[in-house]
Amino acid sequence: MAETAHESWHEELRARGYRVTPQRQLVLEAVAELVHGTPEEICSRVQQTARGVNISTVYRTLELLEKVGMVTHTHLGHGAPTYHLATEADHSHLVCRGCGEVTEVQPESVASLVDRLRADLGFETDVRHLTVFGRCRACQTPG
Amino acid sequence: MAETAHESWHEELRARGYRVTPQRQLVLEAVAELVHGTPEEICSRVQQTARGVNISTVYRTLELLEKVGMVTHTHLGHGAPTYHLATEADHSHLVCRGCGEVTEVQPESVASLVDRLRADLGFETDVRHLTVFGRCRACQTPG
DNA sequence: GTTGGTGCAAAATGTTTGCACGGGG
DNA sequence: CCCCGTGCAAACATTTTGCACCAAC
Repeated sequence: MAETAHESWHEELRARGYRVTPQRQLVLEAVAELVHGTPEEICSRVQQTARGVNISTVYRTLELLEKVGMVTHTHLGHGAPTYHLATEADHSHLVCRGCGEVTEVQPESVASLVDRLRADLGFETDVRHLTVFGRCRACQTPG
Repeated sequence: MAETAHESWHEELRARGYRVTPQRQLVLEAVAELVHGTPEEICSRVQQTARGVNISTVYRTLELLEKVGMVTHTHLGHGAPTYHLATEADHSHLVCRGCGEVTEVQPESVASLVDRLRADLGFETDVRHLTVFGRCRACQTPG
């Protein structure tokens, strides 16, 4: 985790006229490590390394990183959204109302929906943002 | 609209040990009339008839009506959820990120997804809560 | 008459904004 | 050295909660 790799995203930001700052690096690392982190959680994570970082900076940074296509978000429940690295493989989410469990499903599971909406309506689905609520097998109300 | 019908839902509530109050009637009527109302909008609507009704009563009432299965909610955007009558026909929603348009789609459009999740995972989808984000035909970025 | 429901105000939660300072380029 | 990005505090938006009073039954 948090390897320097090539830091090619530095150029990505610079090319768009944005600056590379320690806060932005830390937020991006936290998004990667938490996998499904809320802004609050990301902020806490970042503050383990750099205490001074403010929650409003986290919000502004997430907005920026999403704008340049480095992260995405979805809504897994009632409250705060959760953030992903955009480089993670595409997937959608299932959320069980019974036990609260969150399951990642591969694009093939939702491909029929995506195809149908594209064919019928010309609608291009954002599968990364797609969250399906319902009840998992274990939580079916019997009878 | 707001016909008295048989008010059979009165018994529905009573049978569960809840009371029938003017506020609950008004909130239910407002949900029906607004079709996609947020709690705030529902409250405003209710207050056109009865000024004193408080927003917290609206929240508590919506929670109750949802618990007894008379209304459902979904999330059409960033902010507040929107409420429907449960007696309305099942449908899901598409939200276009380009123009913001909200489209209702019939269950058949999402049936393949529902079937797939049930067959593969035993997951029972709540189609009424399902909202798909993406871009409508008119808002595809060309090229 | 009981007890659940309501109005009100305050707190809790989640997010945005204005502003002055400091660091990145 | 310029000006974008940050910290901070306050505003904002949405939802929840504590409590005394009132109304449904």
